[in-house]
Amino acid sequence: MDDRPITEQHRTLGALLRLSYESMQKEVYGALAARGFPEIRPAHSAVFRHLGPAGSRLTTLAERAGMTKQSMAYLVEGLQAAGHLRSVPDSSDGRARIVRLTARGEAVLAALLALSAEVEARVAERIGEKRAGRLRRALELWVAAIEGEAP
Amino acid sequence: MDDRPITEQHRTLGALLRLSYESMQKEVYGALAARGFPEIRPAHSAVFRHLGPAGSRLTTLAERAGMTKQSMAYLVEGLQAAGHLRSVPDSSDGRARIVRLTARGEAVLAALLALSAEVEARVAERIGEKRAGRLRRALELWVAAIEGEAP
DNA sequence: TCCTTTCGTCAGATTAACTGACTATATATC
DNA sequence: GATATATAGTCAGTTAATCTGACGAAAGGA
Repeated sequence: MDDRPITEQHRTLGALLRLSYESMQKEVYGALAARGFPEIRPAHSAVFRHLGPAGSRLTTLAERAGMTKQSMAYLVEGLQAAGHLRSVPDSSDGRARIVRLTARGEAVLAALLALSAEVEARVAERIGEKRAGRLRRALELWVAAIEGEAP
Repeated sequence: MDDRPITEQHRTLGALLRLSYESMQKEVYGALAARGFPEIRPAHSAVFRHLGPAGSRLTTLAERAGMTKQSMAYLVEGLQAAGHLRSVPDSSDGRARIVRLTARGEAVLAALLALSAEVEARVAERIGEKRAGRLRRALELWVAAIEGEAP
């Protein structure tokens, strides 16, 4: 077929980010499934990323993750049903509940962080230690600029 | 509240990629809406990215985008209804149709490429020309490695 | 000609988000 | 202290973007 895509050599920065992000996600969640947590999906990271060490309220989680309470409740519900979270009443506020990690949930968080570091190390192997370091620092700068604009 | 997230200083590479990718996407599709194409959503890029200049078959598009024919058909349907695509019978195969861009579709593709370049230039302003160049090259290397592994 | 593969569609399910409306509890104001 | 307003979480319903399975029609090979 002589029907090559139009955007053949035109790889936008967005496309590069998407491809690398998706590959990383695939590796991390694939490995997590292999380690015994096949029920954890990428969307769940919104919960793990934003939970405080002593647990957090649903509303707080939703706010941090930039999503609605309802959407966060849906994610928490799934993780709770799978035994990664438990939720206890907030003694200081009768309306609220505190969501916190179970032991199994702690294991998932630890595995997620470990696997991310592993994948990052594998990237460094592939493109070079130095370049990988600069890649990370460039992204950190960029993200800081984004967060400075829209806090 | 002394309930900061666990992953506070632990920004994984995946998180950095996600944040920058999402910010870029938001800028590009926001600007695209402002330019008169509010109906174009990020998922549609799977179509624009993979269409050949003379149009392509649905099956080809799906294969290139790494999704099912049904999913691609759903995206194409929306773009067709909005007048960005038309589909004509494939003269060489009675089962197939060729999907191609209308003038309006060409305008969207051009705008997408232009806006991506604009955002990339804005990133260079924020983090420095040199660093942005290295960022792009590091990502290109990484993506090449990914594609070398799983072709 | 007959068998198998391929192209696209129909039908239905799932995931991950959304909006709007609501209850119960807290907090602030008079 | 009574009343008004704000906040925490839930219920119900919707949408977008994927998936799987089953299928009819056309093409291609033996």
